[in-house]
Amino acid sequence: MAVEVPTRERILEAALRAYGTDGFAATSLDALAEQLGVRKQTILYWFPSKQALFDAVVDEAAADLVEVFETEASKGLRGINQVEAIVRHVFRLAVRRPELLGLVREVTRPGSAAAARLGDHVAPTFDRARDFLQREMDAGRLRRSDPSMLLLSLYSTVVGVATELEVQRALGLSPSLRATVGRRQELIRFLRAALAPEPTV
Amino acid sequence: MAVEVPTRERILEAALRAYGTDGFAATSLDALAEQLGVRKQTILYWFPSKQALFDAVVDEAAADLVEVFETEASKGLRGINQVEAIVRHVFRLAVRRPELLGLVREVTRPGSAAAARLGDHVAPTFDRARDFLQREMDAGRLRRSDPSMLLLSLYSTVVGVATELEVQRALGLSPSLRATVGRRQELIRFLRAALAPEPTV
DNA sequence: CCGCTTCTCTACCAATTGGTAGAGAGTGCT
DNA sequence: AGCACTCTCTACCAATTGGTAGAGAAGCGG
Repeated sequence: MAVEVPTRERILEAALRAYGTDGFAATSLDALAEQLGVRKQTILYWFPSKQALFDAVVDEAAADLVEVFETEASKGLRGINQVEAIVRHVFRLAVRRPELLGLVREVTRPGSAAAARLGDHVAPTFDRARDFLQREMDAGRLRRSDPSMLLLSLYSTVVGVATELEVQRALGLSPSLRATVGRRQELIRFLRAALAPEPTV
Repeated sequence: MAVEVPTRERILEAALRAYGTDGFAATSLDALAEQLGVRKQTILYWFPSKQALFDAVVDEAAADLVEVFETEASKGLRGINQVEAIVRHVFRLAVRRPELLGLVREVTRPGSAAAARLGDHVAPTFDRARDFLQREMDAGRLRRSDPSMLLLSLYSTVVGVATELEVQRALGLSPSLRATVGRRQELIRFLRAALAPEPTV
């Protein structure tokens, strides 16, 4: 009755969660295997080495991320509304699959080889986003600034607010779903204030 | 002639750099010892276990961070100027001691026990910052919003922009010193836009 | 010179790591 | 039936891990 998920996919899913939460080095193949109810050698059958598994996980995560952005970007919203729609979806991602954004953080460690891998995947999407921002600034629908830099600020803010659970706890912000929604709204207000074009004088 | 740095301090310094860059799990005591030109057992003489060393590193990093903030906060600037001064100092930190902010990222992993440790140290500073923001909003020198949430956004943005070197590379932003200064200015513009009080109507 | 403390060393050790070799069970094709 | 292919297993292994035990050098007060 239960639809059986292929072993390979189950491994990828568990690895993504583990690497995104505890980190690559802190997750042993044995631990991963036990968690899956499978022997380590089964993992090594599907993926020739731990590194290969990590690469596959990064590829999968990149595909998921790109899909979210491209889907949302294809709706053709304008100005701040487009930004807001993306932020909403990143938050949804952070709530439903926190390990995905955690993996991004893991990968973007200085000197990480996997960073280049992820970068290759998301570069076209980044470019699209930058072009979008540039266009909207030219059209006067967003405050003018350096699009690359703005993108980096947006990325840092959104991913940070969505994932820095421990920092949030330290700040006395409960990480509940309700509170997260509240934070999202507050962040969107923050971004609106930063991005809204200055009133024409 | 050369002023000899005590072994304990040298260990702490190297460990901070390694843990902040490569992560705790990825740094073995042997690797650390080799890098110091010392045997692993020397490390274990000064710190009873790897975990104890990590705790000490976190304590030291927390003290350094708090000092930067408190020093800067004691100058009594107001409104956005105080925010800008802090941002400048965090960037200086990111350039001079990138491993320090890297360690913060490492520590704020979900479920990390060290997060509580760091949290205890910086909580008073966080509280001071929150009070400051609240006061400045009440005085009309900052746009009104939730101070905790604003603090989280600020933290995420600044630490993210200052540390996400790989993301910057992917975005085509060179991580040179010059470029970093440029990014800092652009970020400050972004924050000014977000935080400046709305013109009284 | 002696004994005490401080510090770094050599010599080990048990557990865990990623990885290899190959047996064997199940399925489907001929 | 027989064969090939797919998949997971048991059995190992060498290297690395964090950690213990204790020797020995160096300095110091008596």
